[in-house]
Amino acid sequence: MRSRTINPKDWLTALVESGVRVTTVQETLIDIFAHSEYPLSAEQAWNVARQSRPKTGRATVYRMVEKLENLGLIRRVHGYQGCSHFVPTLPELMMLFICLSCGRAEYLDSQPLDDLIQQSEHTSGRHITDSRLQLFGACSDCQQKA
Amino acid sequence: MRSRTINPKDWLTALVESGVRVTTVQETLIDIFAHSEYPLSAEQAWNVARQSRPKTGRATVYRMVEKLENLGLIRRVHGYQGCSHFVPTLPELMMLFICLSCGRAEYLDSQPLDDLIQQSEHTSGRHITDSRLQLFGACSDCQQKA
DNA sequence: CTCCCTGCAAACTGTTTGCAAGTAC
DNA sequence: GTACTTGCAAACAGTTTGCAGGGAG
Repeated sequence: MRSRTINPKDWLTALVESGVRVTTVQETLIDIFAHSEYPLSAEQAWNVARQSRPKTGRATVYRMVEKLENLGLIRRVHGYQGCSHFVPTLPELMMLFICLSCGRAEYLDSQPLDDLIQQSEHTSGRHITDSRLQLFGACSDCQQKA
Repeated sequence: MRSRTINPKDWLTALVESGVRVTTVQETLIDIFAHSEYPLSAEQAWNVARQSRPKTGRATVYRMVEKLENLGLIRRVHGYQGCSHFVPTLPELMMLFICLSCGRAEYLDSQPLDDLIQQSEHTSGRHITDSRLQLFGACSDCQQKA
């Protein structure tokens, strides 16, 4: 596992380049997603946002989440009960581990998986354009406590 | 890829063993899920069910889907837009490929992935209890047409 | 100054729940 | 006959939409 290196400023840059206006809501939300250790739903992000910015509208958060997802800055987490939570996308990684005990998301090196997929493409005639692997279980911390 | 070998009778047996009563709705729904090539949502299954059994209630279908999922007979598919579709579970397989062009689900041998996961457990101290890998792209049929 | 973004409220969709009637056992 | 299942309708939660006012460029 590698450590997360999210730079909120890069996200703002990406937003600007996509042609949207930069506002305080956006900065708030980007900060929230970029710094959360846990996958967040739009609803949860809204609750967090209102702590520092009480008048934040719910719809605004949903709209922003959609925008961030379309730009590929955040990514949907497919958990046991639904898939409305998001984590920041790390450009070079894509394997995700979710601890069922503490809920934290960890990021794993995806290279072995990439190799596996590439191999499968060769033998099957399929063309793979996207993949998502998620692992569930107990992280090393929770594992020790148990 | 291996071919699918779902036996609706096994599902009925599993249901009986779980202590529920066998009714016609159940038989209808099991048939629908066991024979569909495509991932189905509860809503879709309901629509199909009403073709042969018009008075089928929507809630009944949702309840049955939940039951089948809890018994592990069907499994949630985590697609691009939401994860409310289900496919039959094949006992020995778990890798799923969804063709973005025709929507069909194909089942892949998961052994290489199992090995990968086991290796990762050893080196990380994590304990993995469940995994889901889904691949998206074009199946060999759609690939040729393009 | 113009147009995009925001907040609010209402609408909508997919899903769940409560209950009376029906049906398997 | 008893108790689980069903169908219906209402409730519910998460999400989307329409619109008037506000703020960025």
